[in-house]
Amino acid sequence: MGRGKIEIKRIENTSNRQVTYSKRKNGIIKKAKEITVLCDANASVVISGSSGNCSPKTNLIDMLDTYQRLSGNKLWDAKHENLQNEIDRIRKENDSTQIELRHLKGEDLTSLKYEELIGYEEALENGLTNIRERKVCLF
Amino acid sequence: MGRGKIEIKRIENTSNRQVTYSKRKNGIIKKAKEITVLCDANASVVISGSSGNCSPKTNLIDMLDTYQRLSGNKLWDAKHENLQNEIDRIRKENDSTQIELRHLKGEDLTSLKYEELIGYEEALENGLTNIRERKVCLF
DNA sequence: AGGGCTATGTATAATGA
DNA sequence: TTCATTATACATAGCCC
Repeated sequence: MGRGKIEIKRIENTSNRQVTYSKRKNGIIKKAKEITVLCDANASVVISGSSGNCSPKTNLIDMLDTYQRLSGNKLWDAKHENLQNEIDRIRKENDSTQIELRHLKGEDLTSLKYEELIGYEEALENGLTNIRERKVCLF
Repeated sequence: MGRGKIEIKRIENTSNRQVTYSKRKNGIIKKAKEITVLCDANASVVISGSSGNCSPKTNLIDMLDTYQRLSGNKLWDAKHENLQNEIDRIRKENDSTQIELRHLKGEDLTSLKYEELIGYEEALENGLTNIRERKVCLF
């Protein structure tokens, strides 16, 4: 490449190696940005040289999430997985609470059986009784 | 590049975009491998296209550890923190839904003001009306 | 180190099968 | 579609600051 062809093996001369590292790193990052724009893709490049220099990354976390989801590879350790499970659990709990709430408000009733309707009716009557008693107290 | 110059913006034609994605992805991965060998560096490229295709990575975790150590950026901790924040957010949401639900059931009313009681009373009456209408349909 | 400069090797856009 | 092919644009090795 350039003024002379090189073969792909470790560049022994330290300063040449560092110069090449720097140039090629920029090249790769540029290409990554390009494919991101051109192809509507996510691209993350993480390069760390022996010099300790390394490329920054903006949205790496999101990218890695996507990567995991698509590839099925697990990058995070058990702790993260537990947190994720906890999130899923709470979300589910939240959903069912929301549904119950909507039913009590008289929404989305078509999926309910007659017995369930009776249950909600009783709950509502109880609630109404309690609320009215409380109103009297405050009045 | 190639037969004609292109400007770096989203390729609208889908098949062209996919072809370009595939070619450039390979190009980037090749470059990454080269810099690894030439410069004694670690390089990891994670690319995911809208097609759901994504580049495999062998030692990504090790790489990311190195990256974190060298850059001082905390990927794992940041991820951890994000998940924890998400959990807190959902928990809070869940709590308020639960409280509303208890109020509708006529529980924990002592903290409510008169106006709030009126609001719940109306909601309950509406709910009851809807439930009873629905019961008639199913009967 | 880091930036500019070519000559040259590569990557790749367009094309065709 | 996914492959070859090929002309062209781009990246970069070796220099010089």
